[in-house]
Amino acid sequence: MENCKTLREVCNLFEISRRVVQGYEKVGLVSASETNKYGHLLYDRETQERISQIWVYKQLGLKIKEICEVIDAPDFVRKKAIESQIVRLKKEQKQLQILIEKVMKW
Amino acid sequence: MENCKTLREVCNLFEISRRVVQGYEKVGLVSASETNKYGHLLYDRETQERISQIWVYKQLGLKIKEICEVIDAPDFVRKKAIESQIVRLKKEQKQLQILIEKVMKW
DNA sequence: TTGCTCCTCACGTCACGTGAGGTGGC
DNA sequence: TTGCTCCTCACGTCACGTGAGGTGGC
Repeated sequence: MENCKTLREVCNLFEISRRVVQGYEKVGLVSASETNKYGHLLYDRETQERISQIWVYKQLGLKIKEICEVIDAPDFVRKKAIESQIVRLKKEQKQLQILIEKVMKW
Repeated sequence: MENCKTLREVCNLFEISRRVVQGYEKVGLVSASETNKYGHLLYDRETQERISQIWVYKQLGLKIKEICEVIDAPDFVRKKAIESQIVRLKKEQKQLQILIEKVMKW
């Protein structure tokens, strides 16, 4: 209870928009742990941690559906997903680098 | 005429989808130079070149609207747009690298 | 009552993906 | 007629963005 934050506070903390969290809620990735007497959504420490983790996955380029599939999976599954995603990112970076070099010659 | 290609041929050449080119046409970025006797869309060399250029801009992360604004602008404007985009990309890469390193410690 | 913050819809956006339904030469 | 390719819509998708309309304490 003491560690609970409102939606706004969570958004400020992680620098994400209200709508992003709302999106997570819609697909069932997270849900407010409770509401205060004014009906404001509250998120406990655990949920805050979960939100920031989902956000990191998203930044790595995983799709919401993919995150749904791995977020509650065993550790080794999550690690595997992250590793293969990083491999994909590296490939993309290489492609992009090639393109940049090409464009530089224009 | 001799150098003209059909939509399918252009798509195969640049490895893009039919819908991508259609999207470019919708916003007026390109248009088929003519159609053959069967009504099939044809693109001449110049248009093919334009399509591949738009695609490169897109790969660099420019939005369709932004491409519309610079594609027919003078050389120095286009170069500036590309350079500032590359700067943006570098920043994103750094951010991503930081995130990857963070995730690696999990 | 005014001002402020928060809530829950729900349409809008972006760049296509993915058929549907129709045409035309072989 | 069958099979194939091409065409033009047009709804679907993804992950939010951006209000609209309403609530509640001060």
